[in-house]
Amino acid sequence: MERIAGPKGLRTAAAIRRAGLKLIYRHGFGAMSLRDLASEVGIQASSLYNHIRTKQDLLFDLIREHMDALLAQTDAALAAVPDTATERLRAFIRHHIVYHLEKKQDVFIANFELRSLEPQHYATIVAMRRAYESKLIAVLDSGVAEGAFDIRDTRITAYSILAMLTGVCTWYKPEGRLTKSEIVELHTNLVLHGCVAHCDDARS
Amino acid sequence: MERIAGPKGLRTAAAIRRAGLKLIYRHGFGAMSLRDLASEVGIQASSLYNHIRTKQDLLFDLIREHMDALLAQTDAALAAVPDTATERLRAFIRHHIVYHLEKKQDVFIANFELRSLEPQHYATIVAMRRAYESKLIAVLDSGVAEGAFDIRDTRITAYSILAMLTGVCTWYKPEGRLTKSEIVELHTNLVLHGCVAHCDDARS
DNA sequence: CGAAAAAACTAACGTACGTACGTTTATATA
DNA sequence: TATATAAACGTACGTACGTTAGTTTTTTCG
Repeated sequence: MERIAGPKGLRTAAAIRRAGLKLIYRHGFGAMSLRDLASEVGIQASSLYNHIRTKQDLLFDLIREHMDALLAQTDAALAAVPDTATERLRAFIRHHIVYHLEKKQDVFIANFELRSLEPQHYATIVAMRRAYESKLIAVLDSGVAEGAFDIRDTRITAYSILAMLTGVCTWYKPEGRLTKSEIVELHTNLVLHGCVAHCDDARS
Repeated sequence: MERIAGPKGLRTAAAIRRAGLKLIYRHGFGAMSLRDLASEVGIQASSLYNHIRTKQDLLFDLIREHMDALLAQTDAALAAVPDTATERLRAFIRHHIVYHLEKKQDVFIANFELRSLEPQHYATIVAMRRAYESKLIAVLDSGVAEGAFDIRDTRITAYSILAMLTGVCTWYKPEGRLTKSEIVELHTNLVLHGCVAHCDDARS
């Protein structure tokens, strides 16, 4: 009779992931020692190896699971709105910001610890990033096709939008002045109507 | 007879800084060993200590020098254009992109290795970042004051603009499809006129 | 040139790293 | 209850780390 993992083990495995995110976010992957990680979980360093194959695999799993969730939830968010480019773009912006604010640590690690991945792991994650970017590019392209958007270069524009939205992670504090909804609304306006210019006939 | 640093020493010190930027950019501060660094320079690890006090001080110096240069050159760029908010904003965007593309490594390190700084070093650098952000906020505020810009929240807008512009560093390749001038122009339009919307009367 | 200082070298320090090993404890099913 | 196995433990491995000390070479300058 086979047993995959007992309930205690599942809890520990989850705790390792949570602690890993926290420590990698705080100190960087290279600077996180497995002894620190184990201590955060409350076990010995060697016991980690009942749950992870190597330190490198832990990093890869954390990032891959994050990208899987991001891709799936993005599809869900886009499927839930009317099939017009503007509505889909609004949904994308809303989803991107909300997801990124809720998973600050995951996002940071997935963006800035890629260099710590071994080549084949790196390639896998970069492909998933490309897939995510393509979803936004597709929204922009469809908007151009239906005449709703005027975009010179949808790829670069998509990169810029993503950079702007992801930037929220660097300053957002839950106890801050703005609610998540206000931040979403503010950035939707920045994307749709520009950051600074008067433009009365286009403002919603 | 006192000697501060001979020409050979100056050359080595500069080489250490250059190699440090390269290796920290590539592998992260924690993952860069001083033996790697020395080997890149072509000396022994212990010889580094003729030029740096500690590894931590090297990181701090690299970031501080970068921030000094950024702040000074920003002032120069803003002083060189007519004193209208729109012109100053265009100058800021142009300068920010050009500087960031030329100093990709410095920028990356100054943005993402802050966590590797000891507390008082960290505080010093964060204060310099604040000063930089304040320069853009001041431009936006003056634009609002003179009626040129319509901005609900100049601080958040400044953060968003900076995130968008800095994002260029993540995808720019010198041999790529777009020239730096084209990238500057493209992003100036994104900031001034929005990323997607039709807005005929505001387009330049 | 010769003195002095800068800057390189070799060797070693103590510490901490990721990981492997063999063993023990806890627990879920047959 | 017996058994299989997950999951913890403690110890040790070989390596690499940042840094210091002492010595030798190179460069500068009166």
